[in-house]
Amino acid sequence: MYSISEVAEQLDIKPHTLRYYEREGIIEPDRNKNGNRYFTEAHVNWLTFVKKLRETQMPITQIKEYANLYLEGEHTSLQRLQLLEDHQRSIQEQIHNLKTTDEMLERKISLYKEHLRTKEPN
Amino acid sequence: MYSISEVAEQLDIKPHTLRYYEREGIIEPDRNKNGNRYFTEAHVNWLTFVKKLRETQMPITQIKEYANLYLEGEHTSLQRLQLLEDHQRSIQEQIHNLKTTDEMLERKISLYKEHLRTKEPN
DNA sequence: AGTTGCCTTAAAGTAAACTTTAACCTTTAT
DNA sequence: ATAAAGGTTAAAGTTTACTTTAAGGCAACT
Repeated sequence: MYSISEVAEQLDIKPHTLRYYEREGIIEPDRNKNGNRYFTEAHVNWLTFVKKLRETQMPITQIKEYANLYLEGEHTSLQRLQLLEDHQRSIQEQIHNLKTTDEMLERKISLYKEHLRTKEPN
Repeated sequence: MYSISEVAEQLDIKPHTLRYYEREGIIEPDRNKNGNRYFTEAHVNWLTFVKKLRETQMPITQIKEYANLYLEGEHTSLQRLQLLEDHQRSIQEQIHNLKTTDEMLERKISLYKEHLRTKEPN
């Protein structure tokens, strides 16, 4: 069981952001008698996954959708699978796009280097 | 020479966005006698490049920096090269990050599929 | 008892990159 | 000459994902 600040430090997410995620319905931590949030290992695993999804541009709304499906139980696994597959496709598009621009930059950089080699140096 | 709406259509960027880019100092189109913007082939090439940079997450401020260096002339080519190299590094990091998550998703997707195969179908 | 530190909530603020609105002017077609 | 199409500007609004502020509660050390 981890306190909000422990989880925040572990995952490098601010406590406020974790509360925001709760408001958004992305996570529902347990509470102790004082009303303080407590996170289990499972919560931390889920948040780690969420972080990965965010880092790869999945919008909060979609993450929430996935979370809701999970809470609805077993019978939503097909929909969850489809959500993940959609996101995987988005990731692969992103990779493709980045690679294309990487190549373009590579060419442009070569030209700059060539130019700097042949011009009189400063 | 293209009007703002022609360029907008060609590049799939709204006219307003082009004006916004101008305010930000990213582009300086020519003007005709009526004050209307006119874009040359060179302008379009530059905007195409800008679009690629934006699509790969280069912030407007950095693009502006590159544009300013270009306008300052020849003697800034080393700095421009460095800007491009920095961005290339950022792109490669993004690719790496995306690939990692892609693999994680691949594993998770397999588990879901396995699960759906073995459970009684709906 | 007081202060420090961490917690709570609700609500307002921020940053980036546009996007929309409002008010107006020109040119072209009818 | 009048309306439609498309241009102009400045300024306000939007979206997403937080982040900060305000106002306060609780517990533990000194």
